Amino acid sequence: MSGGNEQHPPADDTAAGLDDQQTGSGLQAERVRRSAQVDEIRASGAEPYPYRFDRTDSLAEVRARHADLEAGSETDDRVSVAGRIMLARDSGKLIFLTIRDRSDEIQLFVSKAVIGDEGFDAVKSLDLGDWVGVSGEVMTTRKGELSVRVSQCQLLSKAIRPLPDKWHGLTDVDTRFRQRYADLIVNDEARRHFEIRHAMISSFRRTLAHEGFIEVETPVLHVEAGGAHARPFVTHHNTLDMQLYLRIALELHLKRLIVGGMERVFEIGRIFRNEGISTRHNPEFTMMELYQAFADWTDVMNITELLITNAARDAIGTTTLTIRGTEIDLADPWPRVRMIDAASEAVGTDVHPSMPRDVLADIAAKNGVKVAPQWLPGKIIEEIFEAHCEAGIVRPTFVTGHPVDISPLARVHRDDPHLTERFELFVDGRELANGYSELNDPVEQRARFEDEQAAKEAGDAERGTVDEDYLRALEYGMPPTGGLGIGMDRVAMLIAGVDSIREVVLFPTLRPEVITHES
RNA sequence: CCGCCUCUAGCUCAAUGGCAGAGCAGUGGACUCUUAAUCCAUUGGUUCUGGGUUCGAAUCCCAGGGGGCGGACCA
Repeated sequence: MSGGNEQHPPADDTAAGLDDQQTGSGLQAERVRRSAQVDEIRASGAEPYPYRFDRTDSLAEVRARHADLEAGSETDDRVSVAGRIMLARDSGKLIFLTIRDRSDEIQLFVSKAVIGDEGFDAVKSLDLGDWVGVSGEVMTTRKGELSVRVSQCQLLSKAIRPLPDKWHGLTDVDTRFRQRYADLIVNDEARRHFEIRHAMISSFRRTLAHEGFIEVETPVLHVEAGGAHARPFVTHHNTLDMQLYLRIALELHLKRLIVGGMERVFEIGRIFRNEGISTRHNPEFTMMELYQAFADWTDVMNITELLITNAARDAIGTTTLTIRGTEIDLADPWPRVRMIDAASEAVGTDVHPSMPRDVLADIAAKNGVKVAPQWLPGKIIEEIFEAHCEAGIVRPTFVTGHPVDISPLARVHRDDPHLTERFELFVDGRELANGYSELNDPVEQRARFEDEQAAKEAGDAERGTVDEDYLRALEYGMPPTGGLGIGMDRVAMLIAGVDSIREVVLFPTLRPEVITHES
């Protein structure tokens, strides 16, 4: 198909093999053609993959500097800019290229009279997707399009594989997630989601720094996977010849630091839970946890509102969101409702963890909630809440006062021995955050751990164990402390306005793909 | 793990039992002000895989695979 290919056959290809490639699918023919072009460029003494390029301005900087340039203007502002070729319009001895860098897009005005015959031919042979660096003066066309009049053009990287559809982008979600690089090239919306995610996380860091928190890093490899109820990933350390777990929470290490006197700490880190994958769950996800000495759960609720409201303002410039057709303003106070009250309302009769287990199990069963025999009263109430209340919560709402038996690290409520000073934040039916007044009594903590371990030994794989080192830390004395965990991916979903966690995780967990050199 | 939906050219999509097509991308040609440029011509197919029904299957059936949604699971 391409004459150039005959001049530069790949060294180990037979003529028959070459024919196969050329008469094969469009993709293979295209890769062969572009690879041949790389050979031609090298043969001409040029470099298809040079080491660096001196750029004077980002495209946004050029655009900002000449925002008011009238149609048909010329300037003596000579710039060197770089980007990927996204569009090309060839009108004979004049070629218009649209290039894009991370900041913006701009048009390149390539005139044969300016760049010369040789340079013009080189530009003509460029493909969509190639990276180029150009130098020239800033100008506007007769129609007013800001452009760079190219006097020099250098190929920075030759693309061998064609871009997806220039107008429709990629729509196949599998391809979008497997080939995120291609998704990011062609889908503006995908890029926007990750810009929002970045802005949100840096907003969190700013708010926390302003509130006097310091950022720390704690181990990912745990001897015991504690701090939450979840099944862990298991791994093995060869030299120590021991089983290790990937962390399922940040909590227990961070609270050790409160014992150590650090007073206000936070960590933004990846945690791993060996559970199902859904629009709300990815096996690895990002959690922010903070712990504040001398504070309790009410302080932590306040900082939760502050963090998320600031993040929305910083990431999208507003605190107003539309969720399932309802407009809500994050700046409005967030309602607080006790879990037992919500559950009671849902089933039409009062429930409380002080009630006999059998009575609660009965109420649950009558309301379509399956009850496992080992569940304690609090667990049954939580299940009623999850089955009947959770999905209906749209606006940000603190659900408070979780029963003691489902909250092994939270402090007992000062007004009710069956409840804890704990809250979870729900928005749009999803749990976004979880916090409490931290249990700091080492004797009570040991008893709670022992209950957990008993439940685990009775067959509940997600329950915890007795963490002796953590108990030893508590014995040194942990000040009164408020703690918080926020699911960062879900906050990003909320602020970006998307329904799938995969839209805010760059490389979501997928089944492995069979990929070959030819595909 | 269960239910429903889906898989056609590199990309976006048609073809509902009767010759596998279009747009974009690519290739060749025209054009010095285009804007998803336009115009002329043109290459490109394991219709996810395997089996079955049928004179005939992208289309119907069965099995398998990938993916999506929902459920289950999941503080």
